[in-house]
Amino acid sequence: MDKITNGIILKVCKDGKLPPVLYLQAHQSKTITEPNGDRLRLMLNDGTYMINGVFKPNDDQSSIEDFKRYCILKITQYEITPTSTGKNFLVVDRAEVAGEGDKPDGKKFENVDGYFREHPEENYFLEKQKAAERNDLADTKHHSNGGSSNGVNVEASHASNSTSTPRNLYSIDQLSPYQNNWTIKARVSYKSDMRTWQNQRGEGKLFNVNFLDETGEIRATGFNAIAEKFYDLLKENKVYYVSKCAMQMAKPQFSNLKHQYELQFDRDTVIEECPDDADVPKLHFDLVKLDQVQNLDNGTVIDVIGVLKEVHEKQEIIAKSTGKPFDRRDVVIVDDTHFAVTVALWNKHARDFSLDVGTVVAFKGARVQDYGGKSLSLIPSATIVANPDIPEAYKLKGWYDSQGTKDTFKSIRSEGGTASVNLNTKESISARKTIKDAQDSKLGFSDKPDYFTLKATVTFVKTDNFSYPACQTEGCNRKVIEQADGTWRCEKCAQNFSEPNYRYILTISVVDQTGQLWMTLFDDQARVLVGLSAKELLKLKEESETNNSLKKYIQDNIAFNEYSFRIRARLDSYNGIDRARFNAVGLVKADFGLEADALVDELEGMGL
DNA sequence: CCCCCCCC
Repeated sequence: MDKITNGIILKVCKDGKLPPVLYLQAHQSKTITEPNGDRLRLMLNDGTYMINGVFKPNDDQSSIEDFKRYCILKITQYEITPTSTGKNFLVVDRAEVAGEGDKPDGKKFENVDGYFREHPEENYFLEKQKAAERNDLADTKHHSNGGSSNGVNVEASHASNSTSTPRNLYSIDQLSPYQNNWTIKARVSYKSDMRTWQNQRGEGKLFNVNFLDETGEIRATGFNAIAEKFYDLLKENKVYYVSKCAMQMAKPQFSNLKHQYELQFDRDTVIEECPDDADVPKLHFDLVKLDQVQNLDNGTVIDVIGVLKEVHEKQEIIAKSTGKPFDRRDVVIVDDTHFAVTVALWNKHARDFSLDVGTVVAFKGARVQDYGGKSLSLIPSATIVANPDIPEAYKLKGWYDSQGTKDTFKSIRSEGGTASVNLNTKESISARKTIKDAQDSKLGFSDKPDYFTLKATVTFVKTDNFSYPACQTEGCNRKVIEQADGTWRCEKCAQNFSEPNYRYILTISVVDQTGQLWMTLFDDQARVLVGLSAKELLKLKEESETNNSLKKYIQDNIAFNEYSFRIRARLDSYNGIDRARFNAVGLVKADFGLEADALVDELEGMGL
């Protein structure tokens, strides 16, 4: 309940800025059965105001799981549309239940519809619709006047012979599946190469472009024959009229743009070049200051700008997954928040990078990643712009020249950089997650492993099966099989050994103040936890049959000790059930002096 | 219908 910002509904309707996440309570709901899934009509409140809501099944989400009346919804994809009848709708595209809410118990909420009936001019979305209508009228007028040298270029539309109807000019931020018969006038701010793909579903070719106008940016994709049709026509930095595209939900993990939707060219799509392009901007960044990067979730794609502080050599790396070589180059940027952030560049971006230290550079499309502190990694459709013509760039240049060269910067990567994460630092402590955090944010459910740090107490050590006989060859670790002659054979190394090298696969249970978790420790980590080799513990287990020494050892040396764990969470799909599996990849006993120091820092940071 | 950007 405390996540709900009181009065947020009215605020959002007024200023038009949609926060990435909205928490609201659904205090009324009604399911309307429809052939392609149940539509959910909602009344959503923020404690003071309420708004009509609707959730329709979409490509991304077919239902809101565990939905109950009075629940708190965490809404991550949505838009607000006023209707002609004076209602405002919050159209929910992606949401999950964040908790059970309390019954309002007679508390009445004020419907924003009522408020905006009194103050229609304060409704951002209503004003925007009106502006769009005015735009349409203006557009029609140009046609009847037989053309105009600025604004909509009528000549172009006649010349192409493809549009006899007036253009319905929309701004990019207005585009949604609820609009049809729109045309945008936009600049191609990015164009990919033509790419091919092969997978189980088939093969083909495609390319992407980003379209930009003064209100926003949207991605568009063309496939196969359609891609061929438009690939040469669309050129980076040129301005076009674009209409009649298919529209679908954007997937934020693949896009560097903020737009909720993306376009897909189809047979009906009309694209015409527009020579009159001075009024359409060339660049758009949604910049995040560098001090904020450390607070962002893994996988978030952002734009950043900074001054180049370090440019590292390009290096060739062999991908573990595919065995293919690729190029990587790390650079470090700083800004006036006094933070330094590492940005990883790949392949062409890495090879072509030729900017000098001290240059102001913007990266559009950098993914937040977490390995020994946060850093950024450019996505394939990223763009790098040196000295962009935007106020932030001039401000940064001024700051850097006057004092930035002398300043010191806080790195958001932990000391040692690529070395294993040091778990006993204040930075590591402040970046910890709880077991509940890890579960709530579904760590270990994506296609890539997630890493996080946890402080927890060992409550159980599984002793029935904690080791396996492994190959003696350094780095092999394969299981060996006992032969009839008493030797142990490794199939991989094609070698027999007189004795196996016993290695741990140790399962333990830990708890923190929020929950319980099973995790697995491989040999290196288990040795740290147990203080004995797997072979030594096996021996203890044997002896234990007479004197209970194993149980006693665990009680005295392991149970109820508190550790900082570095956890790798990976998806495990078995029998169609997805679950997260947790491996401890590092651990260290909690240092209570340091824990206390970190708590003091946190208290001071609260300004009490 | 892609969605790969990899490493420690």
